[in-house]
Amino acid sequence: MDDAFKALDSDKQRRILDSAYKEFSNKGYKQASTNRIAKEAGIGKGTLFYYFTNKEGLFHDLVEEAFCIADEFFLKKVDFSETDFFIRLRQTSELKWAVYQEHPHALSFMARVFIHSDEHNLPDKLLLKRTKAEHVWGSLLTKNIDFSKFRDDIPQETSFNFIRWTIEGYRTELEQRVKMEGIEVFTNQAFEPYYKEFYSYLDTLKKIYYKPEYTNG
Amino acid sequence: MDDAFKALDSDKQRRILDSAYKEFSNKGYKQASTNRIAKEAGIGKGTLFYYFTNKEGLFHDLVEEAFCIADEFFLKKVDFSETDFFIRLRQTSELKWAVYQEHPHALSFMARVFIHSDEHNLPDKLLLKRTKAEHVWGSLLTKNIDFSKFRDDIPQETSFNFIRWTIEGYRTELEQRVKMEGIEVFTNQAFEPYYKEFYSYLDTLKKIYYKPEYTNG
DNA sequence: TTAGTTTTGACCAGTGCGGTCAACGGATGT
DNA sequence: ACATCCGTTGACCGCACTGGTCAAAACTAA
Repeated sequence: MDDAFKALDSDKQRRILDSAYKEFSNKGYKQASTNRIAKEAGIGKGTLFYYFTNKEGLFHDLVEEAFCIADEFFLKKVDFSETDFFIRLRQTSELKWAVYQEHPHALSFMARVFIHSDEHNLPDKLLLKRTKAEHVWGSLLTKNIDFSKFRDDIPQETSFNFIRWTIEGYRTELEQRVKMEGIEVFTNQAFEPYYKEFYSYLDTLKKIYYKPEYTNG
Repeated sequence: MDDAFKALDSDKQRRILDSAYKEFSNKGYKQASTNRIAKEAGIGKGTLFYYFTNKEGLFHDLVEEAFCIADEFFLKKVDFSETDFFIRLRQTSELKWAVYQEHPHALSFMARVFIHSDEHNLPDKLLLKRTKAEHVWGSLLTKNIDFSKFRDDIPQETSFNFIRWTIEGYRTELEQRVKMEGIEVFTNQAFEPYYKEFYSYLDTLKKIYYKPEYTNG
């Protein structure tokens, strides 16, 4: 990331970074094309290499920024003093949604870096970051959670996994639905019906996996 | 698929077809490489094009065979007279597993053809097949099922979706776990512990989503 | 006008693709 | 021994696209 780049209008910066996030998270490191990134960002190919040293450098800078975004706008805002699982789940979902609205591809970019880390040899420094982040993200829904509210006749770990998988399946299906409807930009308003559905699902899950005495609380 | 191909030892046929299934389902149509298919199958590149007219023809033949396999070894064997949801789920899972053992990549190839059908323009004839198949596969867990056994305080459709998503999430996680352990070939024996876990999960799901009076039956 | 900076796309070498084909080797019949 | 045939091969072709370069053009400011 050249100094020249930082001196740009922040609009142009975002256009370029978002284009790159999108390309990398859709295609992976190797299949991502700097040509497409430049075209999508609406700049010449030469300009891209004027701002960034090369493809690898661009990727590196993206990782840096993505970690910053995740830290600043997500991780730091999670309220770990809340011990109720479903409130925590709801809060983290809302935070993720907020991040998504401002940086639509940064989080999925991070996820891709984590999952397919083998396809791009991360330098050791980033590997450390990755391991650390994996731990933090893994504890989002477990740290300081009061699992005693979960019903006794199912192992807590099983309940936890079932909920995780249900939510993830719902998220995937919702992604499909949204892609079908061809909605591109999400205002808070356009997303309201989806949120209603999501909250209703959360209530159902609570009814299923919490002890009866916690269900109507 | 040339006549010459059909005249080969069935071992060689399988080696080639399986290699192609694997490549297409891992990489998709466009990214799949005939070079790699030939190399993995242990034959020269020229030989591949001696048996099949071209890449598209090979793909077409694979689709044909995959549909046949799915019909013959899976769909025809499903017992639709069984009305219990979890017995049906268990039966279809076991059938899929049996198919997987003989044709490890045929089913995932089919899934990929369905999901990413846009990335390869299917001819109309196949599109029809696809639509038909989509309907049949979609009804695997619904046709002639006695949904009255599901608990009343949760909409049946919600219960159904939650179970689907849970199973799918478990399947994905299991795939990851297996990939990590580096297991390549699965004997029935090597898979036994996984099956035990799976069945225990099914029981748990039954306890959750069935009315209490059906839980211990 | 001039000097300096930003931006561009034609261009380069390299890679991998789908597909071809002259040549090779082994079996068979004479 | 020779000729014929057929399954098989990998070097080879044209092509598409890649990451990266650079002289020239466009723009800005003095």
